[in-house]
Amino acid sequence: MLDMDDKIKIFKALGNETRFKIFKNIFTGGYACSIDDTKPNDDIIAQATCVTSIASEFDFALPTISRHLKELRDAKIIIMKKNKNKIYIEPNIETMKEIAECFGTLIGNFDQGVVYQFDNTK
Amino acid sequence: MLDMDDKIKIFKALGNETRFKIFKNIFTGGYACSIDDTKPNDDIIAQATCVTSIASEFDFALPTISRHLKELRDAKIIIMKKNKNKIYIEPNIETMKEIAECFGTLIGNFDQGVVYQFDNTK
DNA sequence: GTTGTATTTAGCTTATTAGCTAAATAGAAT
DNA sequence: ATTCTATTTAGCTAATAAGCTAAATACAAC
Repeated sequence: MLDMDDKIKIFKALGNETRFKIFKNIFTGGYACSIDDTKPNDDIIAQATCVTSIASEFDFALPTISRHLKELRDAKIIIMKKNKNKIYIEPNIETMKEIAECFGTLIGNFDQGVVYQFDNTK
Repeated sequence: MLDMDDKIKIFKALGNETRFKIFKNIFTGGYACSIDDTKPNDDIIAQATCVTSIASEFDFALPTISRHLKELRDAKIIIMKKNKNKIYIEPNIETMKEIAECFGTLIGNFDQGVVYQFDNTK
């Protein structure tokens, strides 16, 4: 359950051009989703993404992308899983579902002429 | 239709604690929605909100709140309408509908196992 | 144990942002 | 015209953020 501070962190993370593009890159199928937990012994699929492969899509230094990924992780937008000496990255769909629900509720309430509602934490 | 830069601007606007609280304040029924365009000759309703009344809810100087409102307006999150020497503020529901749709599509695609999709502009 | 690959941390610089006060503008009311 | 109310603009300071390079850490492979 995301509280107000979580939501602010999510918006802050997405409110930067570089991070938004990384988010888009991870969420829009540029790669297959990294690790399949149901088959832990399978090889990592070829197009699974890691920090270096994401960084290669951008004109910024690797540590810069690493920091942005950390911020996306701290905002619970992505999940990073270490496997051997690589870190695989996947979308955090639970968070996106919660945010989608917030906006959905906001609009749903409006359409019913009910009091607006977006964040009822705190 | 919001393009990528519009979306980034929206997230940046909501990714600040003060602006998020203003947004919440405006959208969650703290006030009735300001001007009813269908009845242009009616008096402004008593609880309609203006810059000063929003500022009074916060511990920041008025110009600070004014700037934050400008940023929310630039991001198309709120609408500001001048009437006499006051400015009335209301939620920009069109924008919220578009953002809600973006997240809805993202989640819908995921649930179908389809490629993720959030922003297809640019 | 040395080398190579992947990633993060530290420390720095520059740009941006958020707050403030004081002054300016706009319009209403006297 | 002067005054009052509402709001914005200007100009400042301090804090935060985004980029960089260099160094550190983690682990694999040889």
